[in-house]
Amino acid sequence: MAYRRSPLMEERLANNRDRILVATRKLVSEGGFREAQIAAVAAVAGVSTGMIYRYFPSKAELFVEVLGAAVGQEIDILTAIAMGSGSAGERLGSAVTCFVRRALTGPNLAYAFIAEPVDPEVDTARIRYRKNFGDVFKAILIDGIEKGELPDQDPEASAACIVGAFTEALVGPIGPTTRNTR
Amino acid sequence: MAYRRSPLMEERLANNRDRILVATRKLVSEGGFREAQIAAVAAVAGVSTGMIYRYFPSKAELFVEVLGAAVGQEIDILTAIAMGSGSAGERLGSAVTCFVRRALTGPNLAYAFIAEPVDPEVDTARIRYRKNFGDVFKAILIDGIEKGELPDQDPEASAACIVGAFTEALVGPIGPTTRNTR
DNA sequence: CAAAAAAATGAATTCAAATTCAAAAAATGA
DNA sequence: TCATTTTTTGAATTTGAATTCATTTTTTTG
Repeated sequence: MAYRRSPLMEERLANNRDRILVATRKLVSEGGFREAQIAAVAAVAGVSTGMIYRYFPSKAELFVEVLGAAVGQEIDILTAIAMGSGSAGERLGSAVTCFVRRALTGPNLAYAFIAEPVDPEVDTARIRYRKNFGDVFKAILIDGIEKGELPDQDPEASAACIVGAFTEALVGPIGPTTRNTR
Repeated sequence: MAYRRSPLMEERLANNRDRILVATRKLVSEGGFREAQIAAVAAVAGVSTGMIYRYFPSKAELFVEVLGAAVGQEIDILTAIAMGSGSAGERLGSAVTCFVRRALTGPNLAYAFIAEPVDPEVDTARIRYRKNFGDVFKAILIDGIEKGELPDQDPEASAACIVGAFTEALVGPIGPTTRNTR
């Protein structure tokens, strides 16, 4: 017995993992998934390419985790608004405004979220995440319908429409033509 | 002088080109751009891979042409509705209904149109085409605003929202999870 | 039919990235 | 400090598909 992982080492490992995630997020936010190649991620994170596979089984899973974390953060913010006070209409407005404002500030999440990822695995995750956004709006809609504030409607479809609407309206300002497409 | 392209040959060449386009459209409609690999397109079209490069400089340009043709067809249909009779509201409704119905019938265009193509070149084209759809709606909106049928608004943004809304609502029914993702 | 030109073929090449892995460096505890 | 184990490295390998091109087939016309 001549080696046992020390707390110090433990921390370094966690740090590495985190650096990789941060580097990936940075690259994705700057140039989309396309630019976040393993070699590039490694360079930005200041580790070797091999390192990345110590922490993530594949590039796809790394992407899914990055996307999930970013989405989770936004969902939290929107959920707070959804559960806040005000009429359903007001909350819908606040949520959309908030999302759009954040997307325009740092187009990182927004673009990754809107664009189809290059990988089927990420693809599936992305649609799931879009649906999560829809669920926040759906909750507000259901609430509004119950209270008679909003006309009766299919909340699932309406939620999808809301997400699609601001998403599309954002493509102009944040989409690929606006940025360096290689 | 021992060879000059005969009308028969001329026709055969045009046929080849067309077969390649049709094969590509078929593959894209079945499995997205991902499945439309040169080898697959060649197989379906019944030609060799080399043939394809006789007619198209690159895969990207082939894709752009296929997408453009499909979009053009839809745009024509929508434009007819937009310029037809009825109130702005009615025409908006008809156009959306028509698009969605067609998308659900043959998810080919719809999916290719919604999903981000794998290639920057196609990417740019796709955003342009989305904008073309938006322009049809924009025309109806402007008309409606002028006639006082619709409240004053930014027709550009509203058009984008309309396209985004039904696009997103369609992702559920026609998106990647619903189909064979490899 | 034969020679010349064009068209078509598909195996070989190229290319761009992801992934692996043998070797080197660092950490641990006696 | 040293032997052992883990971590890290990054060059080499693998992979998967686009693209090319020497060769074969087809067409055309004298």
